[in-house]
Amino acid sequence: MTNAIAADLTLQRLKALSDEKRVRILTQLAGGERCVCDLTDALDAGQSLLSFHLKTLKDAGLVTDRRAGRWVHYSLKAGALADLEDFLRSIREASIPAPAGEACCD
Amino acid sequence: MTNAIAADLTLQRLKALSDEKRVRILTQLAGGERCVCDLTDALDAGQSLLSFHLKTLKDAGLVTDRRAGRWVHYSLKAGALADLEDFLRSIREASIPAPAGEACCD
DNA sequence: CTGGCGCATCAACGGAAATTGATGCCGGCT
DNA sequence: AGCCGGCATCAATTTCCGTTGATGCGCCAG
Repeated sequence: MTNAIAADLTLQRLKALSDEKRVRILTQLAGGERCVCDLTDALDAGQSLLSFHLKTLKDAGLVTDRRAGRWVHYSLKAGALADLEDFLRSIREASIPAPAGEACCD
Repeated sequence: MTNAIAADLTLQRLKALSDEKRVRILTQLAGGERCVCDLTDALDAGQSLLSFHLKTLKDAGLVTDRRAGRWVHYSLKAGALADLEDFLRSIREASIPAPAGEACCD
C-alpha cells in the first residue's frame, strides 16, 4: 500500500513532463545548473511563468534549487529520471508479446 | 529539424502518460491484449470514456488495435515505451553532476 | 434481413491547468 | 539607509482536457 504513494509520485512526475516548456527546462538543465534568468532567456517566456513551471518540477522532485546570493540555481535530479525509466521498463518487460488466439468477453 | 518531429512525438507520448486512467490502461495491457469491454470492467469507467483514452494512446503510438469480429483488441507497443526510456536517459546522462563555482547572468 | 452487441464519434458541460500582470520578499550594491 | 535586481506569490483570465450522454457504424446471431 505504500506502493500507492509511489504510484502517485510517479503520476505527478509524468504530469510534470506533459508540458513542452517543462521538458525544455529539463533539457536546459541537462547542460548544468541554470538560474531563472537564464531560462527566461532560453525559453523566451515570462519570469512569472518560469517560476511557476519550476515549482511544478520541484514539487515533482525532478529538480532541486540552490540559493547563491540573489540568484536561485536549478539543477535536475537524475535519480527521479532513473525512477521514471524503471517504471516504464517495468511495464514494458511485463508485456506479453504474442497473444495467439485469445478468447474475449463472451 | 526532423528531430523536431521526433520531439513532438515524444511530447505527445508524455502527454498521453499524464493521465491516471491512461497509465492504468497501459498496466492492464502489460498483462496481454484486452478489448474495450475488459478495460471498462477493470477501470470502472464508461465505454465512451475508455474509447477516448484509447484513441489518445493510439494516436501517440503507445498502443495498437486489432479487430477480431465485433471486438477490438488493444495491446501496447513496447518500442514506444523503450523510446521514452531512451529519451529520459539521454537527458539524465547528459546531466552534469557538480556545478562548482559557476557564474550566472552578470 | 433484422435485431442486438461492441465500439467509435460527436456536442456540450465542467473543471483543472497555463498564461499574464501586479505585488511582495530578500539579498546585494552605493 | 535607500535603491535596485532576481525571484516567488497572488488574483484574474483564458485555454485546454477529461467526462458524460446520445447517436452512428460495423459485425455477428437469429
